[in-house]
Amino acid sequence: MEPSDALGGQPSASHRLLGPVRRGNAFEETVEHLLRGLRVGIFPSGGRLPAERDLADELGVSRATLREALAELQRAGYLTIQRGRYGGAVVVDELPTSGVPLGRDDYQLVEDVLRFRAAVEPAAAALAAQAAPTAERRVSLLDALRDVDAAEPGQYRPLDSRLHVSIAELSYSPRLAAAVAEARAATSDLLDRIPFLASNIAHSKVQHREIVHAILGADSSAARELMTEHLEATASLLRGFLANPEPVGGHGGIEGNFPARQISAREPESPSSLPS
Amino acid sequence: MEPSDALGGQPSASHRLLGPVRRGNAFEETVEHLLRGLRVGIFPSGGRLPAERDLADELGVSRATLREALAELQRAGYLTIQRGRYGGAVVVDELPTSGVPLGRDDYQLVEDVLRFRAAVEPAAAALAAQAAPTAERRVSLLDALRDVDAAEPGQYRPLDSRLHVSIAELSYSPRLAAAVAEARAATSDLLDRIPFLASNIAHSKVQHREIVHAILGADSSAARELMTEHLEATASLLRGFLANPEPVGGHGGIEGNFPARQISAREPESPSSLPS
DNA sequence: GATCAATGGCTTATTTTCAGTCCATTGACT
DNA sequence: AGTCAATGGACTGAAAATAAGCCATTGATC
Repeated sequence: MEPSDALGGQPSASHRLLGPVRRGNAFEETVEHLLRGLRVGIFPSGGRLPAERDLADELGVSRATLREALAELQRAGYLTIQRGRYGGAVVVDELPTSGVPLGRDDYQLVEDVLRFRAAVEPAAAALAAQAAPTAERRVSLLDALRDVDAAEPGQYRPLDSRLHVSIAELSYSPRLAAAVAEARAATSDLLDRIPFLASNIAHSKVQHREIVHAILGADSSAARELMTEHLEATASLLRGFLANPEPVGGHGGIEGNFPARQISAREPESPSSLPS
Repeated sequence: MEPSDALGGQPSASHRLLGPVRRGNAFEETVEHLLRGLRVGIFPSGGRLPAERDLADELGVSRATLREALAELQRAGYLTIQRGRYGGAVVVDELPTSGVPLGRDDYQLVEDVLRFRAAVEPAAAALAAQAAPTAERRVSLLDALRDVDAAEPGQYRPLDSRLHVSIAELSYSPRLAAAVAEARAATSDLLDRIPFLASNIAHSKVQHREIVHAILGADSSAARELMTEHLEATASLLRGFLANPEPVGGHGGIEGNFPARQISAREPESPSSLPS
C-alpha cells in the first residue's frame, strides 16, 4: 500500500463524516443545549426551568457547569434567576435574538438546514399519522396546537417549534424526534438572523390545524404532504432573502461563536459577553 | 399499534428532548465515535488510521484521550498499532462483533432505528439525484459501488455502509449526511446482534447498482423509491427476527456498555475489557 | 551502515469538570 | 411573627482532560 495516502485516497475527505467528538467544552455545549431548548420552545416563555440540581442531572453535567451556563444565559438576557423557595430560572418573555445577520456566505448553511428539515419533518409527520398516540400525547399535541394558535407574534416561533416537535414525538422514533428538534432549532436560528418576519402567520396557523387534523385522522400521506407544503413558506422566505441585495453590517453574534470561557478571574468590566 | 407505553410515557415529558449534553466522558465518546467509523466503513479494513496527532485534532480531543481510546480498540481486537515511521493504527481484516444478541426488549430500539433510517436515507438519495455531483464525488461514489460489489461476505457490511454514506454526501446537506451515517451505524449494530446474515447480498448488489444509476441519471424519484425498497430487506430481516421465538443467552457486549474508565493504576490482570 | 523524518510512547503542568457539602434566601404556610 | 422546605450561591478536593514537550522506534533512503 502506498503509505502516503492510505485510507482510500482522499487526503482528509474520509473523516469529514466522523466529525468532532465534542464541539467544545462542557460549558459551551451546555449553553448551546439550553439555548436550543429555549428556541425550540421546550422551555416556554415565562416558564420556569427545573431546579438546578434536577436540570444538571438531566443534562448529564455537573451543577457547577450548569450554573455557569445559566449565568451566561442570564447575562445574555434569556433568563432571570431568583433565589429562595419558589425561586429559579424563569424564561423572559421576549427572547433576545442573535444579531449576526444572514449573509450570502451562509448559502450552504441555509441549504443544509432546509434540506435536512425537508427530509426529516414530513417523514415524522407521516409516521405520526400512522401511530396511535397515547391519550397523553394526543393532549399534548392539541395543547401545542392551541398555544401556537393563540400566540402573540413575539412568541410565535418557540411555540411553533414546540408543535412541530410534539408532532415528531408521535413518530415513536426518538432519533427522528431529536432530528426534528435539531432541524427546528437550526431553522429558528436562521430566521432570527433575517431582519423581517414577513412569513404569513395566519396561513401557517391554518396549515397547522390541517396537519394536526390529518395526523389525528391517521391520514399518513396527507400529513406528509401538508407538512412539506407547510415547510415551503419558510424555505422560500430564507432562500429569497439570500437572493436579495444587501445583508451588510450588524454586531457580534451568539451561535457557534460563544466567548471562550474566561479563566479563573472573570473580567468584571464585561457585564455581558453575549450581545445585548 | 397499541402504544400503551411505547417509547415514551416518562414523567418529565418537557425535557425528554433536551437529552443529555454529553453521553459519557471523553474517553467513552471517543471509543464509540471511532467504533462507528469502523462500522460505517470510513476506516476500511486493512486501512491505516491517520496519525494520532492528526486524528486527535480532527476529533477535537486531546491526544492523550485519543490514545486511550485507540488502546482500548486495540485490546478489543479492532486495531493493530505499530510504532516508527510508517507505523500507525491499522484496521484488522475481520472486525469483531458485539456479542449481545438482540432480544424482544430491543423492539423499540429496532423500530426507532428503522424509522429513522427510512426517513433519512431515501430523502438523501433523492437529493443526491438532484444535485450535480463534482467529478471527485462521482468518482468516490463509483469507487464505493465497485468495492461493495466485489466485497467478500465478511467485509460486506462496512463497504455497504460506505456506499450509503457516499450517496448521502451527495445530498449537499452535511446534517443529512451525518444523519445517514448515524442510521447506518445503528443499523450495523443491530445486524451484528442477530445470529444469521441471511440477507440476500446478491439482490442488494443489484439494488445498489440501480440506485447509483438513478442518482447519476438525475432521476430523483426513482432514487428515492429504489432506496426505500432497498431498505426494506434489512427492515423485514430485523423485524422478522424480533418476531421469532428465542434470543436467549450470550456473553457481554460492547456498545453503550463500555467499561468505566479505569482510574490511575490500571488493573493488569484484565487484558481486555472488551469481549474477545 | 548511517541518517532522518514520521510516528507511537511517555511525562508534566495546567485547566476544566465533577461530586459533595454547607450556606443564604425566599415566600407559603401555620 | 415564626417555621421550614425548596431553591440558588459558594467552596473544596478529587478526577478528567488538555496542551506541550521530549523520548523511542522504525524503515525508507542515502
